[in-house]
Amino acid sequence: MSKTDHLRNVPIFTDLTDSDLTKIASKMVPRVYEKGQMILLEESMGETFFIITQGAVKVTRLSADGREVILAILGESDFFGEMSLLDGEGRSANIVANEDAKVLTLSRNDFLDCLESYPKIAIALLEELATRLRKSDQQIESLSLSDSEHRIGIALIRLAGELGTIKQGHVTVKNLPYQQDIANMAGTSRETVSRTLKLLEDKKLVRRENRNLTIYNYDAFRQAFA
Amino acid sequence: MSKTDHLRNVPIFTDLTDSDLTKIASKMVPRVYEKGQMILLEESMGETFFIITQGAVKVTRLSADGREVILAILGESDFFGEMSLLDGEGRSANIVANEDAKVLTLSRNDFLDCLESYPKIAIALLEELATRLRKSDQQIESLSLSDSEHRIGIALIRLAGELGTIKQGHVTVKNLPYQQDIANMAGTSRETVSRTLKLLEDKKLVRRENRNLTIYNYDAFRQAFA
DNA sequence: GTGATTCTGTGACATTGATCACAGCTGGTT
DNA sequence: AACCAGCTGTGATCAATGTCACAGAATCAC
Repeated sequence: MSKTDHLRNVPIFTDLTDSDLTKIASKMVPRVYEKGQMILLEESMGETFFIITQGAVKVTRLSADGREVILAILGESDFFGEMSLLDGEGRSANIVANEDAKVLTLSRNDFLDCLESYPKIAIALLEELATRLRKSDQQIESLSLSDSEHRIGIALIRLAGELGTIKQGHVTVKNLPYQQDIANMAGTSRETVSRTLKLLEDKKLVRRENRNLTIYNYDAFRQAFA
Repeated sequence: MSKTDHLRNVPIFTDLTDSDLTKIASKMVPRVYEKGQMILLEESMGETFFIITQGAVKVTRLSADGREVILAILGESDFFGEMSLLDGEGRSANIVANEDAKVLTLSRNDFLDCLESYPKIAIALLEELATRLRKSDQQIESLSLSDSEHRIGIALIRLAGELGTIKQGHVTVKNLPYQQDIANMAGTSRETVSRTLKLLEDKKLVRRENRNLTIYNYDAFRQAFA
């Protein structure tokens, strides 16, 4: 699979011509990370834009006392690093490889050049940020109003959307993240995740096998929790 | 005060020349809202971009059972309505006038034309969305990790940043929103806000007089809660 | 000014879910 | 196969805080 094939799937690049895409691809540098490796550190100044070509990463913030909040899990053809390039502030989150991961990187200058040269990229990026803001707003709502069962349900929906594969209305997430990670996504404790997953299984809403989780009726599940 | 004076303070327009600004201003239509009036309704399709020239609005989401989450309070020279213009999804939040308010509006087409014609606007808008995303991330962190006292402290900081005036290191928010609104910003109950405000007052961190709240040492306060 | 309405303060109580403690699994390594 | 580290399941306990109930202030309308 060539570089441009990967880039074609990235939302902000889909509107480009092949030749433009090739130009951009030529400026990108690949990197590889092992599971658990830190990719970006909170507070450091950002100079790089990243596109994931393989694997998954988690976007986190750490409190003073070391507790972790997972803001998002990102998978293939997702990108990150754009925020501090855009507003000049330091990184606002850490990025950690959640599995072995491959990425393509673009330097600050090349990235900003892209925005100026291809207005379509800027507009597509605006769309993407608007979508992320929407998701953040939903998450804020759920953290403010929902009990732990609902918050965990919503975390599962986010995981399914990001890492799952759909088949006949049910979604399977292979290699489900650890309960501690789900807890950090849902703003609850690891123990509560353990109890709640069993509860959802008893209700026949999900099934677990090995490290895979299947949501039986994805639409109904979303209806119930979102 | 002319239209362009107002527009000059809006972050996404600051880089424009006077003549460009005048062109844009000529396309904007003013509207007036009374306190409590609904400006935008969740789920409806967005066709308008708004800039606040006077007053303040609250951005909310409502749960199925009618409870409200306040995502943000916006004041003069803030703008809203851009999200559904950008990604084509329905509105994701309600906007309600929190005081009598005046706004300038721009139609969908004129707004999108602006983005294409003035790349600087698109880039400035990207910056602004990045900033908002950052704030959302902070709020998600605080909702996930903090106790009610801290969440309320953070809500006060957001109010101070949006509606307050600084004087010799202390910030005064005039016309403090009702406790129920603060509770809806902080994801807690009205009673807890009442008790916590008194607690903060006992600790000499804030003072209340009539409907005004003064944060004595704004920097220290932010240090303590953010 | 009187009454009505809305906001705020505060006690009592109930409940969710965090925390602690530890046992049982599982998967990788030698 | 045996071991170890790290993940998961589960009971017991308890504090934070939501909810209810109502009284006291403030504000508004007439």
